[in-house]
Amino acid sequence: MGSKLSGKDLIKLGFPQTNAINIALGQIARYRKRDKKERILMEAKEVLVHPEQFMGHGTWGKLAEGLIKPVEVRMQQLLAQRVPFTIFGENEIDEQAKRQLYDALKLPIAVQGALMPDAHAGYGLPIGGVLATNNAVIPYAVGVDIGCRMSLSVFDLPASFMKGKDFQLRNILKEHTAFGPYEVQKTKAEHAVLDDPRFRDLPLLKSLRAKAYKQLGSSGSGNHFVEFGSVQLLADRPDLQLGKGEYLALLSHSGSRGLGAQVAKHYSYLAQKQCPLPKQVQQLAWLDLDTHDGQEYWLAMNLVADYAKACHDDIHRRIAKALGTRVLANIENHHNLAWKELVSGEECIVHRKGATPASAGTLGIIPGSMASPGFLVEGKGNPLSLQSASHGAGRLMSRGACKEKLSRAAMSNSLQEAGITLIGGTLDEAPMAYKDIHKVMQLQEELVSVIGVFSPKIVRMDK
DNA sequence: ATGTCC
Repeated sequence: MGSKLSGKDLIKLGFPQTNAINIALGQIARYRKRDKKERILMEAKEVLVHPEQFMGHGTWGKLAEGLIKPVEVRMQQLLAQRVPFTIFGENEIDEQAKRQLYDALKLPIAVQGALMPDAHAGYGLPIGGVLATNNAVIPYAVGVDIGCRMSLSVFDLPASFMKGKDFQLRNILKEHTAFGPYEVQKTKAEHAVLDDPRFRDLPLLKSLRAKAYKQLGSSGSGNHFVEFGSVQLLADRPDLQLGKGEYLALLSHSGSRGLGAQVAKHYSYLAQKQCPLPKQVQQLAWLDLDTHDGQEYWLAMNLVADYAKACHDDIHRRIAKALGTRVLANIENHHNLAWKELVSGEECIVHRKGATPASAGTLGIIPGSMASPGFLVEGKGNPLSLQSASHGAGRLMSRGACKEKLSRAAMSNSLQEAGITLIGGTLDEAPMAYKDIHKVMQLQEELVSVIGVFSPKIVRMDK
């Protein structure tokens, strides 16, 4: 039996002793644990002789890059001036969130930024932050829950369908959704996303595929939910083939579960290792898109985004089937992701971390709280927000403050007053913990127009 | 957000 693969083994083969090679070795040792050392070293020898043939390779690409064009690791300096930015609803946003944006605006890769009216402090970029960069992606400006998104299905049933069916609808939610860190859908679902070649080609994704399969169609915890309610369309929508009126609808909010969390963790680690920054902005470390890791993050991030969509689609499919009806229209959007978009005519990487894409004519959903309406919106394409809007009402009380100041009884009262049935839910998510969504919508009238209103009725959350 | 340490 061969001993554990070490850096010395590669040096003996003739690999140079560099930072890039060390990081690459760490990755290989991690994903080829089951392989014999001799086998790995034989492959490594090939890479050493013909590195160009291994560029972009899942396992050996980083090592090949380390030989041909290693990532330059050097302390990055912040700019003296911030790049342009706009804050929407400045008076409603805490100072820490603003400071975090100001820091991000001084990154040498920054192009333009914005803060949405629901912004609050987070890791790296604040939640509700939008940042355009030049050919670089910041894992912590996408967020830990990569691909977190909204999905709204309008059913072929009137809103009045809910009358007197509280018990039946509650059971459908309990039966066909899965919440919390461990709960999964009872019956397995197949989905094309699991056959995606990226799950095979990237060693990290390969190692996470089994878990992704298990968690498909689950919702997770925190502020995630699946809820029945009525949606009121304010005008005829030929684009959705829907007439003005009220319909039964299902609204869901969730992300990419363990898959996205692991991907975020992995590439944040690599970014911070290879992109040293002043301490207060270290979490804003980026990956150059012309590097192996940058390319790989982009592939992984987009696969994870597709997976998050697949989770919503699975939930909606199950519930439509349980209701015995069909979906007339679906509106959906990611709100934790990065996109390649034109900013003042130049292609940039636009990170939206808790922000709804709002280019002209793009539809999206901005939820309120469990007891207040969510809004179907159409983007106005405002360049000042980098074509974005808020992703919700935003927190008014911290999670700690909720535990201290709120009670389960007070929450139940407010839910009863609003006529909401809640399954699960914690004090963190109490209606009083959130800002007034109507006010937040007012603060972004230049960003989106409202085309419909969703009123929650039966809400399921974790716990 | 996440079996809450790469």
